[in-house]
Amino acid sequence: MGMADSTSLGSFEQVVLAAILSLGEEAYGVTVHARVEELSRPKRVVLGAVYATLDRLTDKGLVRSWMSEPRPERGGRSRRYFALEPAGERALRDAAETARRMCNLVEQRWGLSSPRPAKS
Amino acid sequence: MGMADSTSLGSFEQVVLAAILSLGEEAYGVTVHARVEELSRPKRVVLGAVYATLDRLTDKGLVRSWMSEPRPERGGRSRRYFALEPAGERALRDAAETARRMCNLVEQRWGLSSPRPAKS
DNA sequence: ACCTCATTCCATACAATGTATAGGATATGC
DNA sequence: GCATATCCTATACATTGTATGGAATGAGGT
Repeated sequence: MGMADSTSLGSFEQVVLAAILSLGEEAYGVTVHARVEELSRPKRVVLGAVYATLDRLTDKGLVRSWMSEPRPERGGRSRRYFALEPAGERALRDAAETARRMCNLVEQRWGLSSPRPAKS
Repeated sequence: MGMADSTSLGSFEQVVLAAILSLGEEAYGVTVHARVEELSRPKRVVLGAVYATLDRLTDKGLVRSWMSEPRPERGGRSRRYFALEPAGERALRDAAETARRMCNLVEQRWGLSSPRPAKS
């Protein structure tokens, strides 16, 4: 009897999935990369890292992708768009649940509401 | 030049650090393991995984540890207690920041079961 | 005493993730 | 067409995540 296996996600995968979700119809390599960097700020992220992860998520059936028509702009070639599969939504929801518990705990311990605790 | 390097954490490492933080004086292998499982529910976690991660976090200077006196109970041997180093607090704070951005995004997109009615 | 059991910690090996680097395709504009 | 802009692919390596199997210490029953 199937306990929904809830594929467990690494932290980077979580962020990538969240980026796709938030981008809706505009999720392709470059925009996903940008959104991931926003979320992870001030850490920088390499584009190749995003594509590699996107591929793995596809292999695991958590996202799907399709190629667009070539675009009419300067260097405008085809884009590969991404969207969440149902399994990806479930996995992301679970991960977010754990993440929420974790940062509630952290914020409760430190009053993290203030932007920057002075450093001494 | 001295951009504090903000050692980046894997998702499991984050949870382990959060567990240590929340346990205060009572953070040793077994209790950390239990707290980690609470946070990651319904996923189970193996004790060895926790020790391995604890060791790596120690090597990176994010936590410190010390042995206790042997205890007087049934198989009561020495415990190895853990606590966060300042670098560990910083890393956890950053990670929690990213995690919070991420799950805000997710919860905003889906009206996720609000774990906190919060105020209002 | 001795043997067993409960509690805790340790070592290691392997799989999965995270990151870097290099390259390649397609279109535009000159 | 040749340079240039945009975007995707391949691959290799470092770091994390997880599983497995032990091993040390002390209490308790018999």
